[in-house]
Amino acid sequence: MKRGAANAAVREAPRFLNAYYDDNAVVWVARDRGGSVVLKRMPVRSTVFFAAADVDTSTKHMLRNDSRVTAMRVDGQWLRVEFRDRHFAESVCEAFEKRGIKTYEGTVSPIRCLAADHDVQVARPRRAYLDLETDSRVPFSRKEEMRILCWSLADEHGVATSEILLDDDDAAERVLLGELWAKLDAVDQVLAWNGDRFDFPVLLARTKRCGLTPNHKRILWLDHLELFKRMNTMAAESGDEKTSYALNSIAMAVLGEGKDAFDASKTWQAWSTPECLNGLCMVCSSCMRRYCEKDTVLLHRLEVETGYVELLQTLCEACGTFPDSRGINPTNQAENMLLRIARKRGHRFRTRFLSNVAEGRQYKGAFVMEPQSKGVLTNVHVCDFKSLYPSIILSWNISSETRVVEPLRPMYLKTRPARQSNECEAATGTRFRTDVEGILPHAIAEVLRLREHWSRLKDSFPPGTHQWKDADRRSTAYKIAANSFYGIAGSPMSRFYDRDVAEAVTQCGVYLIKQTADKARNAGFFVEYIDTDGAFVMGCSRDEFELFVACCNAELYPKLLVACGCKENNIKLAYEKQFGRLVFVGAKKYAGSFVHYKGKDATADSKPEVKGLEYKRGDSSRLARRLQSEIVGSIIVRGEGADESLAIVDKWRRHVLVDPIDITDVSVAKTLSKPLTGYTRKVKKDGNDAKLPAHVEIALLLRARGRDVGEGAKVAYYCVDGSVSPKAYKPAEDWTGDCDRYDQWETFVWPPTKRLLESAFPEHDWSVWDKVRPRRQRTTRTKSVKHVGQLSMLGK
DNA sequence: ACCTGTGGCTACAGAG
DNA sequence: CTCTGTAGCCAC
Repeated sequence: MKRGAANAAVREAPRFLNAYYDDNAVVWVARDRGGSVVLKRMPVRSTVFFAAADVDTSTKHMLRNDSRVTAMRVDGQWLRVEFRDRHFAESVCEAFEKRGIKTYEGTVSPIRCLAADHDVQVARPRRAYLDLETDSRVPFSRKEEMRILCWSLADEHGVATSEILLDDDDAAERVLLGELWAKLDAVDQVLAWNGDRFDFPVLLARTKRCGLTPNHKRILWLDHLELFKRMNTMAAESGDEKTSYALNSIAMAVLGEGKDAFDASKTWQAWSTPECLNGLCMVCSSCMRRYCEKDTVLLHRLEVETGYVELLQTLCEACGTFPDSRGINPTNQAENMLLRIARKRGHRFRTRFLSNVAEGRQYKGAFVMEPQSKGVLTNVHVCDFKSLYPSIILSWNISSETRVVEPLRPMYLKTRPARQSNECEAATGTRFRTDVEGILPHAIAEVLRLREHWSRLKDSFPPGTHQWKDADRRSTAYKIAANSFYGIAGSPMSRFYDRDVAEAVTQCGVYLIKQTADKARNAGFFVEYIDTDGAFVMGCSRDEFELFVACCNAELYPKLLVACGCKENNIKLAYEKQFGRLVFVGAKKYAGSFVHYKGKDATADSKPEVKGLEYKRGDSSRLARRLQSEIVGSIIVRGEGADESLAIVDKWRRHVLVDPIDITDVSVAKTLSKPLTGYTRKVKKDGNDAKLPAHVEIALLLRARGRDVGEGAKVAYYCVDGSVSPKAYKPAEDWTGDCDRYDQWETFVWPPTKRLLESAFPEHDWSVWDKVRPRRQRTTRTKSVKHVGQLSMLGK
């Protein structure tokens, strides 16, 4: 009976597509069986919880009689009070906290609170991919005046439809946008590349300008680029994929196919050009329209290839977060999930005030050991902890509310009181109760249990099938969620911020990896390198290392954890891989070839593993990446000696200094991490303005030209003269072939590879290639143009 | 209604 | 020339 009731509840758990605020209402969005949109309005209410015992009768009376309080009831140990206004609710919390009365969840947004109360489930939206072409003569800063010339919408099967503006007037644009919104009636989720920063605001601004009033809040606006960045940063193989987030570059890297050769900065001219007959001119209105359609088709194909949108959907379903751009944010996801899990246990979190955010101080993090040896290392074994931080949280029962707050003790008592039998002690000395499961461990256990469920289900399906992929995504989503909990505890922005909790986690990690390294040394092995949860070990066979790992799991960690007072042990070390050859350039920078990886032997075509080297970085020049990757191939993959590297470097030096060269070879791209106005120019001692970083100076130049360079933009530039101080740079778009090739070599291309070679073959002197600029050039102020590689300067 | 964390490396401009 | 602070990116 009971079970049947529970199942019914699960079946009837409300599923919604979205929720938004409208006037004083929360509006829930769903579709009925026929597919029509159903909106359900509820009044906005801000909920605050108090421990019922903390609030005396007269205070209750006062609350009950306040017209701003809409409801009040006792729910178990909690007193639940609902307010009409969220600002008033917050000020009530502040007033209570000031009087020493704790308040709970006072600043949780009403939608999130309702969703947690009713265990709202996230429905699967109807998805579409959008692209707009707008008047190229108008900058984004005047988006209200930016006429939309063309739109395209691709559906979930990648079928695109589009419309184009018929006349250059408001009436025609109104018709154009009316057609788009009519199409969007059937859509719940809209994706666009850079949508948050361009397509979405432009569409809304122009829609308003045209006097149309569609219900845009109903739609889940999801920036495909932001999603891609979040999901792909770790997956990207080389830096090539990270130099530009233009759809063209990403499509080339992921799909091997780019956009049409249409010049998007000339949309206005194209719109006013009658359509060509062959479809090849790329400067007419029909070519623009085709280009626009192709964009949306590419977005769809990108999703087919990566599955990132589906993964987000899965993650959002797991967390109870709606899959729009805000749903990408881990704080959001973890907050939703923790609130729900805590609620089921009757637990409430303390109110978080924005004023507390500033109080966050940095805390001690992971342990990183400098690599111990130079040269090409052979047979290096690597072990790592499985989900180190989640497993620490489980084992030490680390959570804010399980933390033991020590009473103040008199000065003469130097030693701490002994740890109680119901407490365990983290490496920071912080103690946690072990007789009550903490909310954080509980949530992690729950999430890992679900992960295990989907992981097992995945294995029951044939690999590659639809069900297999779905189960795989769900398993991945839960892993992501489990790993985000630690970060949330360490983030002052989050409701669950607890510095002591976060630091206890990292320092237990430090303790465990150091103990592991000690044991390896005692076994007679050599510990080469450590980073956070992994150790690189030499001087043993595969079997010996296997035994060592097993021994750590069977003896070392159980013993250590018992000594700390832990009641359970979730710590597990794994033998991850063995490198045949490995070179360390420094901490977090290495390249190696596998003998085996996770139990599978490497094959002849197994790729090397590269970490942190410039080859992996999006802010290196392509020439630098190419040379470095060739050297990795020689030293690591083929196991060649210094002579082969010598020949390769010589070849590349000539190439960099002499051969025809392209802008994509030499430019360097960096992200504006804040709005342009956020960079402050200092004044030098001589009274002149100091230079900002090169990419910021270039961005300012571009903005003066009317370009849109906002926060998050990648700015590509190259050096035209590295012999002066400060160096002279130009935007990549101004390319005339006039890059300073000596600087390109001396600054960007050679040093990264030199560091690699010095590490691999330290007995060699690699400095002979350091200086390639002719002497005369270094000393004279006026630049001579009569040297190799700078000939293009003559044209100017 | 936005922004998971710390540790480490590198380039650069400016100051001495 | 060396040293210091800023900024960006990457490993975990």
